[in-house]
Amino acid sequence: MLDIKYIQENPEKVQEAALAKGITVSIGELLDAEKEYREVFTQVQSLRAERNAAAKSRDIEKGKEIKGKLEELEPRLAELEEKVQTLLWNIPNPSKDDVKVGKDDSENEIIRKFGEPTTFSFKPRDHVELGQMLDIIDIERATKISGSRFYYLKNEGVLLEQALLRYALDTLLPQGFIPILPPVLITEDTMKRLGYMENGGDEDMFRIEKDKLILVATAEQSIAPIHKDETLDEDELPKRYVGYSPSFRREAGSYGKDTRGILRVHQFNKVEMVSFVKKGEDDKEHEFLLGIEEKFFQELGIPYQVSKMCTGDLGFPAARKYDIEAWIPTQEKYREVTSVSTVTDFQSRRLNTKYKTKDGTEYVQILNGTAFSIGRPIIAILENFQQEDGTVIIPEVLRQYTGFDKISPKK
RNA sequence: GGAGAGUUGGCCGAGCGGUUUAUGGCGCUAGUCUUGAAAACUAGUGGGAGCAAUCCCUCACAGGUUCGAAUCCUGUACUCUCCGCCA
Repeated sequence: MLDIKYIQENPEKVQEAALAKGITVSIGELLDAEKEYREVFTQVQSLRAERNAAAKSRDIEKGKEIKGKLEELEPRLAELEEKVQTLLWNIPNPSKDDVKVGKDDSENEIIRKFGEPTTFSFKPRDHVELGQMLDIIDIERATKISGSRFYYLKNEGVLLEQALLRYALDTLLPQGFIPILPPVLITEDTMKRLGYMENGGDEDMFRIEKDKLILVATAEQSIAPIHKDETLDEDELPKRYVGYSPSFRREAGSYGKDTRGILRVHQFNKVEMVSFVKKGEDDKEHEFLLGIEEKFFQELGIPYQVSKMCTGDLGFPAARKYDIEAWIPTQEKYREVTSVSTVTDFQSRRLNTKYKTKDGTEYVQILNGTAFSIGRPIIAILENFQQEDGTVIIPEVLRQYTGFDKISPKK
């Protein structure tokens, strides 16, 4: 949600920013409705003052007369209020000035690369084949139980996932991140406040119809709203959380894409970072979180590139977003493994999360970024560190957590 | 899932149709006093509009009854207690 005052002062800017994201909004309609709302509000307010005075002096006749007038105006006021809010909530967060205007992911910019694509003296196997040989990934049986795009992770695969989790926590906790295991079911209201229901966003969510709950697509969705309706102390900020949770995605509209393997699945575990910072500090925090993500992949020794999303690929609430894309040898491509966004104060306005300042209160700025969305780093590790016989070497930084330095084929 | 009891300002807690403009206390903030602090005393302490006087909204949320609702009615959410089920 944007500040209505900002929209009144910069209508063209807001309109253009929405268009850059490929979203049509009706600023004119919003401003007209808001103006009429204020007019009706003034009338209603003075009628209420008269009514209160009449009630006080027990002037029953006058009271009845005013009541009739109010009964006409009040529904109109409620209608206008709802209209203003709906229009307001359908305006996406404008991107930051440094974000390139573009239509879709084909116009994203590659801003950095680390390492060189891995080369092999043999024909590398993909993660599906490796997963089977090592007996750590079982897609076939999962399909039998849950349908397509599910998998079992087994044996050393489980330990590898836990190792990534511990490695992330051991890096982040000393930096003050608060570890948290969040609920994975959230209310529709919460999801709406996060800005994921607008613009057809709810198509990608699993819903529990009977109980009107939604399965989170990322831990961000239950961590970012943790301070809903709260006013934090200025010196609590920056406040950083690192959460670990399953993430559920319907992947609607991705039929035929990435059907092989576990790159795109309906459920995966993810270690996620969420930061709450003071106004004006989100740019710095954005670079900080990206730096952490890069350090992880550098220490793992996985070649990657950093991609900066153009406006068309940003999504509704984000103002800027960077993805890290890891090299996947058998696809001969870089594929997304992390994503870090600033949503500025867009969500905190909807969530009513503020902090105290000397002069009053301000909305906090919220950022979220992936530490590890576990399936994908495992793919990257398996494929990049495989040997000719199918053995996979475990990156050095993870060995103290896995307790083994390689995974060998079972037969 | 069944039965019952609740939800009032940062917190505790009155109020049960019209002197409630939400009693009182605690906490917090400022002032007085003090060398400083404590104590005591005084004032302020939900949101919005306005330079201001002032006005409107606000007693979980949403409707309704009434000239008038924190107070009566209906629905929803949440909390607690007991029973059932259960990792």
